[in-house]
Amino acid sequence: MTLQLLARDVGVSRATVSNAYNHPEQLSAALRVRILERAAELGFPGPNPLARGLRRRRIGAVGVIFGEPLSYAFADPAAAVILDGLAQALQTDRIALLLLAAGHPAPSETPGLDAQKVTDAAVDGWVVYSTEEGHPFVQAALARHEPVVILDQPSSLGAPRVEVDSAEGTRLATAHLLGLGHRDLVVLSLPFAGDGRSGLADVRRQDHGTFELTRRRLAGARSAVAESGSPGIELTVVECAHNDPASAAAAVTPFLEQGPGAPPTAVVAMSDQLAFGAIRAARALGLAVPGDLSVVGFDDVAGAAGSEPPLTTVRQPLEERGRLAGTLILDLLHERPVAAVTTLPVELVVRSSTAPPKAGRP
Amino acid sequence: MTLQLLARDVGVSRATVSNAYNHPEQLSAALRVRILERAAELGFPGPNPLARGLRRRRIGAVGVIFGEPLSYAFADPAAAVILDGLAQALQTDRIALLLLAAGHPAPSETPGLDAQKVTDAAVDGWVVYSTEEGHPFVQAALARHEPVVILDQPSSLGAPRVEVDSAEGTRLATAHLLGLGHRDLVVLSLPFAGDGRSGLADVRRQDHGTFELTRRRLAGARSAVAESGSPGIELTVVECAHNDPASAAAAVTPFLEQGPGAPPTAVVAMSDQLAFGAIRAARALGLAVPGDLSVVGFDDVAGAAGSEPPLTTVRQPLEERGRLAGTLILDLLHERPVAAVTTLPVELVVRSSTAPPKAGRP
DNA sequence: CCTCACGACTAGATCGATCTAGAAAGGCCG
DNA sequence: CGGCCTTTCTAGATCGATCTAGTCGTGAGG
Repeated sequence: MTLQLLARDVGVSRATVSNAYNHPEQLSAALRVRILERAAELGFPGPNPLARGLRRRRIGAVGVIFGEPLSYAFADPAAAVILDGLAQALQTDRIALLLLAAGHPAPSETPGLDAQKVTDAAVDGWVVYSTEEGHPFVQAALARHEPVVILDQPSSLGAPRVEVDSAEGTRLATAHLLGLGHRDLVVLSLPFAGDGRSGLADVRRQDHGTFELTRRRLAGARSAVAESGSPGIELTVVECAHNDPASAAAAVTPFLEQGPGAPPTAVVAMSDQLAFGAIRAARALGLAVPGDLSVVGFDDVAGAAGSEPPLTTVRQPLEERGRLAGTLILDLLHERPVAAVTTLPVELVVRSSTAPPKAGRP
Repeated sequence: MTLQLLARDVGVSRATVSNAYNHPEQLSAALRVRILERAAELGFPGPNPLARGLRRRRIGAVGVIFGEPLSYAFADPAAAVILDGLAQALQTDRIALLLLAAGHPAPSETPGLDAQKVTDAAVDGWVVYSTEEGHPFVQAALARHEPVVILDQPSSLGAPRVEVDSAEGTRLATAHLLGLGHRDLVVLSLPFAGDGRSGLADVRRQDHGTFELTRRRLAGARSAVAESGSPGIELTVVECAHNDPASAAAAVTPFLEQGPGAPPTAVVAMSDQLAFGAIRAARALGLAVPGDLSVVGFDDVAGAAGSEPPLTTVRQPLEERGRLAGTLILDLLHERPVAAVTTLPVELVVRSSTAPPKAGRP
């Protein structure tokens, strides 16, 4: 069934049938009803989306690029909330989301073949979800000369970007712990690069990673230390391979028993998921939270307030962030001017996973 | 930039440029290189996906229909895992996923307008993700006469379906609790219908809900009770408005202190998320799990083994389920024969959230 | 020397709509 | 009654590719 056949059947022109669907005011109500009724009878599901999209130069979909497999990306509930915000904003123009995620690491898959998915996708624009610098997906998206909005990173691309004030967030978290009297801190870090490494990150890795967000959050923690003015504060940076509790627990465990210097009394985690992992690891070692170990998270996901203990964390407006990315894409599609960078505020939410350290040291 | 312009620029025909991209064996290697190089210079990103899709009658995307907003759908990590499995399977044909979710309830949005998103989506087929019977999205998808695969429900549509053996799962879970000596059970239920109601579900609602999966899981619990042969076993059915811990905790709390009869000693939850909510609610009331209350989940999501206490639950092969749905769609797209229903097995995983009840009652 | 096969490339139809410009029919006014 | 609007509908071009059925050389075989 095509619009053409329906037109012939009803005895009108193609244009009139098209108008019945798209410009009701262009034909008499009676004829329109007749056309739509006959369409229903013949099982015509409406104008072919591809033909329409080709002609209109708009298909009603925006691609979302994830630099990692979906199960990793959604291991953090924050991703779902952001996506929901995005969908809400795009809803107004009835635009759908096309998910494009990197495949699971497999020798059979060449990167070039991978980026082809981006090149061949039927979308009007792109949202890049916090992706490693230089990822082939992002290159391919930019090559299409379509609107692109970047969530968080990478920042080097000249495309409009929505970010959260990362440095300020970890600065607040770290300052909170320093204020409580902690001196030996572990920074439980998101990946610095997408190579799956975890454990102690040396300075070289800290400063040259491909995940900019991680670098910024670390910088925030460092600045809190610098501002405190106290000498001899230890900041042990422990990297997790993935943003999930299991990765975090595995990575942090060796450092909880005995850090390189004194055992740490507090953990600054770069996400709530990592914080949950740290708490789980502490429990497994018989350490009480916050009695023996204080933990601060980042995000304030839905589960943070109800966890055991309720998590002290840095709140960022997740849903708002997705919505903002959506309106930005909409603005770009309608060729309205947009801001190059929008930075959303953060806020420290103090709950019960932080407390002063048990025994003060000199 | 179009293929046409590139062809003119290089001095060959449209067809040859097309062949350079799609049929390398149809032209000399030298010419092909020349064409692709010139394309890169001119910033031609490759053949327009919509034009290609129109001609080929295939766009390389499958729509995934969610009957609720994305943030609800992804509140359960199981959704992400299933989606990942689906993406993996479709990866082999380089097919992407288009997410279509119902909007957040708002008076401004009419259902008819909503289904239009399905009618107008550029996809080759559909996966219906565990959706309420008679949802307008599903109707619209069927009207397109394209391949449809259904996950779990609804079953009344004649489309191929992948389901998990729900009744067997809750039967195992309930039998496990009965075997431990529990006699007063709460069934913590997924929604029976999409109307957001929660609390005690009467028999009328239990039997006539629009969510078939819920009915089947309840039937499994009932059959375990029937098989046990013991008289006087209480089965209190408490419905949650949404599949998330907060909903579950709120719904179950009033029944933990004092059920309609004796206070319950065990909870059969229809998902791990609901089980987590029950555990949280029990804690808030000062009840120990499993000391005062045993809890069984369903799904065995990633967090179930590491939760506090490790959750006894019914394992279903989540990723496998997504993958299977994917291969089914692929089979339909290639017009290979497929099974009408595939039922995947479940398995009871006993961990530490269940124990015999404290005080035996006559 | 003629035919035939083969490799390399192309003309033109086609996919299924939308859109612009304009035609036919009917109503209103002077 | 003729001219001028409106309303209602249509012809034909267009969107940007792919695909079928060729054409045109060129070298091998008889």
